[in-house]
Amino acid sequence: MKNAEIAKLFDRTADVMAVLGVNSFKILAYRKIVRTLEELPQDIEVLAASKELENVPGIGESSAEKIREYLRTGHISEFEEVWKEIPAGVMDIMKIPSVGPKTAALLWQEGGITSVAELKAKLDAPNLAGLSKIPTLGEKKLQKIKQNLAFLSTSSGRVRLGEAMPIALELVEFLRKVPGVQAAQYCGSLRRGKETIGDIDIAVAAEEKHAKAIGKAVTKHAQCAEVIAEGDTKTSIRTIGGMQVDVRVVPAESYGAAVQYFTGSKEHNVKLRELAIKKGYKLNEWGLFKGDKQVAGRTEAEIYETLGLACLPPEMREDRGEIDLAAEMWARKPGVPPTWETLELTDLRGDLHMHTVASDGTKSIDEMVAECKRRGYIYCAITDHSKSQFQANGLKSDRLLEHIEAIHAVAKQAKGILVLAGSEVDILADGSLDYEDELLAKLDWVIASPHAALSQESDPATTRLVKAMSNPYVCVIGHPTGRLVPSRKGLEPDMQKVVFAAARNGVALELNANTMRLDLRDTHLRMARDAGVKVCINTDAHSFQDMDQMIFGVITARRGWLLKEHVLNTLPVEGFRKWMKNRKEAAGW
DNA sequence: GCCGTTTTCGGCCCGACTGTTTTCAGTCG
Repeated sequence: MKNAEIAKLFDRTADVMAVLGVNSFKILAYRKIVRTLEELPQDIEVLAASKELENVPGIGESSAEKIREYLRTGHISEFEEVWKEIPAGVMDIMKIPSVGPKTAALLWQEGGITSVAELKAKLDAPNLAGLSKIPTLGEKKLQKIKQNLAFLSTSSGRVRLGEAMPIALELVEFLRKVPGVQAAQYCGSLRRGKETIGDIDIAVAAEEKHAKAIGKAVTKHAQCAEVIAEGDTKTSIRTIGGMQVDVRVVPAESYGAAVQYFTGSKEHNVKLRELAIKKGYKLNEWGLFKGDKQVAGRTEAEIYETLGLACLPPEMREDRGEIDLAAEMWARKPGVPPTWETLELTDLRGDLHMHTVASDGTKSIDEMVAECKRRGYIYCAITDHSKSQFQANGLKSDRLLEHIEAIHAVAKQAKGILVLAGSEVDILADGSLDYEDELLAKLDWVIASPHAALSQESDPATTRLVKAMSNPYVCVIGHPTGRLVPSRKGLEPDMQKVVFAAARNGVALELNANTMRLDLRDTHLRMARDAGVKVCINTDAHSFQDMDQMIFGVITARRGWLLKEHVLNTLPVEGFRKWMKNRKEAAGW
């Protein structure tokens, strides 16, 4: 798929045009295309082959032609002309926080700086090498740039969902105890459950007279390493771990509006504002207004409902059609759910991907099963690694046979929980499995997962996964792309083909809940849902703590618009048994 | 550059904070 690389070209061009001072709406249009391309589940090449490309929202005639030029020639000549107008290093300067296009242009044109290294040298030089003589570039601004530059070199940018969540929870808990605080809620991409988080936004309800003291309290918290901004209602800090946290204090009558506004996404909010304007309202973080009169804002639901929309969970607010859905729900259209029964953690009845000391886990079969019971699960599967995973102590055939016996022995003793003898079998590079069929037939539950050859091309990756699903013993494909957030891309198969093959074979696809993986990802889950493929949310636990990751699977499932009915392991025992029976019969198991 | 249940032309979301400014531009979310 060339979606991502084309997105990068538009992004770079938008950056260059911003420095050049091109019409900002043109830049905005390009930014929208970047985001569209990054999230587009279909292959851009397939779309470009037909008139469908022009039907993608945000892509018009002119951009479609540029995309086709790139697919034809590997270049977009007009973009390359634009890039020539600015030294490449100037673009890197813009990556420094507090340096936008205007400042970058100033540093380049007035200061003669064309790279981050040159900028750093001048900032370190005596008297800032005269940079502060440039109009509108004062000493304070330059010091700030210097600080941010130092920060940039030590931080890695966005952090995983699972890393940001504990910090946010700690600060929210803290804030709820600060005098005058009536309510506090983390918002932003964290509340939407994105796989990586740039910074933490927290909305606080309190009377105006307390606002300053609440902001002050945040700057005194043990997590605070640096105060970035401190205003009347807004306080920004950097934590000791390097995360930026923005805290906004609003009165209770605006709290819902603030929570809605800071939860975003930005694109969702833009759509919502446009809708508000169309209906004669004005929407901002203080509330929904008709003229000067506030008509909603105490709660989020109030705002959506006044605009004639159902209030959907934050995870869906990505401008991927949820506003149309919300309008249809409000209008009680036939074929549209009357209420959105959001998937909850308590809907999950079992964990079907777990490791023990037999391979690379840290607990015994007994202990894992007992922990599952403690968590209220009514079924589970023990799925240790297969033989190719020798570094993870994968089981050779003879050991697997013994392991199956051992699991069945535990299963017999276990009360109130169905225990399946399973395996996480490697899908080898060519799509064949790591165990013979005769051995697979002895298992109750087979996950087939790719672990090696994760950088193979798209076409063989597609063939690999589709072939694995044609094996009659495979119940589910584990972490289908093998990606790691944020470091490893993993496989990039034609996901539409993979999903159709899963539907054809009655195989489930895993949503691996570990925040290192979150695989399948949100857009892929949506495809699975639309194709009627069951999704299995598993933690891939190697320890008890790993099982806590289930919530992140649930959150990611919500981002893919999954409801309880789309998730295999929400079924009661009988329903789950029936699904397995159907799968086995269909496959001639 | 994109788009249309007021429009094929004329719009395109909105506010807080900072810094460099005597009234506002730039950046960020």
